[in-house]
Amino acid sequence: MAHSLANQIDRYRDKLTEADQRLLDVLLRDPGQSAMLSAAEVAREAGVHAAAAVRLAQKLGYEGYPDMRSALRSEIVASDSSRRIAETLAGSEGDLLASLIASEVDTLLGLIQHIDQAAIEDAAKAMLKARSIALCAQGNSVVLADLLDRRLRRAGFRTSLITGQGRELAERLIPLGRNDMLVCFAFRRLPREVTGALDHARQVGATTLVIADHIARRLPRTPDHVLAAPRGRAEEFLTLTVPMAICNALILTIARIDGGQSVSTLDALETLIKRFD
Amino acid sequence: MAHSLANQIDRYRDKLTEADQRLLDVLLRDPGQSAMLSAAEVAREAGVHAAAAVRLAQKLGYEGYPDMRSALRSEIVASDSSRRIAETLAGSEGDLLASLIASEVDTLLGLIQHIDQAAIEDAAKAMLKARSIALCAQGNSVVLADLLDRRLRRAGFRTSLITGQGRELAERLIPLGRNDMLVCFAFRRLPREVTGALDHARQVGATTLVIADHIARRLPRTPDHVLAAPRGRAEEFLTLTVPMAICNALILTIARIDGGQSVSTLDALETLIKRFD
DNA sequence: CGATTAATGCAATTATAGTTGCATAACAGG
DNA sequence: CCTGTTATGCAACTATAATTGCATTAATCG
Repeated sequence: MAHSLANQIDRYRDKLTEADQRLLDVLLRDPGQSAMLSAAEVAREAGVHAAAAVRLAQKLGYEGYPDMRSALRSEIVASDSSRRIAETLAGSEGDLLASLIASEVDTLLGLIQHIDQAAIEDAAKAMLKARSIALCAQGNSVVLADLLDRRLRRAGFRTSLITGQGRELAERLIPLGRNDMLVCFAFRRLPREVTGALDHARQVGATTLVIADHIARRLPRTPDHVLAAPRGRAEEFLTLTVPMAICNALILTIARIDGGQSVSTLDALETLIKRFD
Repeated sequence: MAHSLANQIDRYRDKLTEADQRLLDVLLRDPGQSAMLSAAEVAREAGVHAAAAVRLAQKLGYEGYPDMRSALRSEIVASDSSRRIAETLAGSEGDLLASLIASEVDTLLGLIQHIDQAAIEDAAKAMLKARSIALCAQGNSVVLADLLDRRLRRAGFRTSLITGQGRELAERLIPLGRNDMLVCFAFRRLPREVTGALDHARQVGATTLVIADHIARRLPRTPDHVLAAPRGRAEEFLTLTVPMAICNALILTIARIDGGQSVSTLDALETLIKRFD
């Protein structure tokens, strides 16, 4: 911290010239933006010559302009949005819950940029049209498939949850036909099971939907519907929050489209449960 | 928007090579950071040659790498976190995804006021002490129990997932003893299975942890550890986002407390998976 | 298998960004 | 009003980044 940009500026404050001030105005007004610009670009915005930017950097103790800029950059990383929320929430270092919440919130807010309601509606309509829905998942994403399976059943859909591998999976895929739908989940890696199932679905003429993270870009052929959004930065602990939100939005959208159809199924379920009690 | 980077990628999706995808993984995983880097730096992170980065930019219709990078930069401005919150909350009329996200974010931020890191740490320590951990869940919360089960196993814990009812459940509870731990999930309703299991655990001297929503107030006797937080307003569609965040925080805290113990178990898992491949 | 094509890395080249010596302009103190 | 000092811009120069031709490798198809 002793060498943060702000500190360096304070040290040399009284030795700063007119040009220096104008440059710092630009740099500090929006560090996020100016950390991306070249010396010449910042200088132009400040209305001074590029040389002034270089001399400012040297005056502040950096080796040159690129050196000062990377100092700026690392400070931006340290105060980027998720961490900023974390600090606001907690104030205390090492509060894992607060950091986790901050990062989840940040990623959830980012979701809106990657998926739009129209795509969800398309997928929902396709599901409503399907005779039955097969859910195919491996590893951790089985959890999600299970969730979607429960919610769909409760809404009156005919579903089957397929989580096996190899022969097991192949056998369960057999019933899939022209009017059915296959929903696949893929996170981080693209399991052979998923690509295989998708190929099969295409062959028999079933509709396909893939729910995924950034791995969706690696899909060999485009499925009929893709709902994909990143789950956070690479270094972070990756959770299922974002894909779960996608599934929930899907359910809500189905409920709205079919206007009460699935709600009345819910009532039927309540009655059924009471009978068993 | 017609020429956003994401759009360009979709247009050329099937023409993307291995190197292209590795580069895009780096670029899209953390655009804020990579928008500051040179072609060579991004290429190094992606493990490809700088030339590949230049060619990708040209393939996507940009004049060259700097051109693509500035496209990336202008998109970053538009997705700054404070702006996103505003947009998400504002334009959510009829947009179910946006409203859902807004409500999830709101509830997640509220979580911090209901649970503090200290309570999570207490629970984590108890789990580390336990000989084995039984996870007891009914209905939808089975999904969560499954998630926690997977993560705990991966961290080297001995767990058992108990989701049955009546006799089935009773039989599975038999092994529970003095040094074991029982984790119960309860949302919205307080199933007889949960109260029964908790009573049994108390009787045999096992430690108990309950993960719940507002229903925690209705617990007949206080378990050793309670991690509870509301999942949103009553009228809303209630999701598992908040309890999932609690589970994830629990896992992260365990990982920190046992300092690498569970990480090395993860390594062992990777080796095991490869052997089966 | 061999032939053909596409993909990739290397290295040379070109373009751009960063730096610095020098001349000029602005200003303060004599 | 002159002189010395400092700040600034210009332009030449150096360093770094971007680009591209070419050779090699990997993959595809007959």
